[in-house]
Amino acid sequence: MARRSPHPSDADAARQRLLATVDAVPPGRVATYGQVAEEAGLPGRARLVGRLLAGLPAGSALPWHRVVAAGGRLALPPGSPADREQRRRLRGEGSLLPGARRVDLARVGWRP
DNA sequence: CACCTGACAGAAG
DNA sequence: TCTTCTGCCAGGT
Repeated sequence: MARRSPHPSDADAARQRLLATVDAVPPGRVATYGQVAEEAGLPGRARLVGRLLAGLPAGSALPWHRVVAAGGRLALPPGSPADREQRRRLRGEGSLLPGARRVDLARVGWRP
């Protein structure tokens, strides 16, 4: 029930804005967790973005694979199913070179 | 309520 | 460029 935080709806609205921001990252481009949080009006909540994406349902239509850690590093556990899927998709969009563990933000970084 | 953990980030060595 | 440490925030135990 109603516990913690000013209003429960605030956190919910925040999640909605974060989801919308991730959804706004175009194919062939990638954004960092911190960037997504900032664009959504939640500066400093990079970890919240990670939490949100970690809880996405399996068949989500959200382009979660276009969200990476600072400096373009891939944050998912190397070799994990999610990591392989992310690399596969990024490779498909020409954002990641085969075998690479990070994307070139100078080249494919999202500039909203 | 204290303590731990994590799909983070930035600074320092 | 990589590793370690510190700061942060939300959830879980």
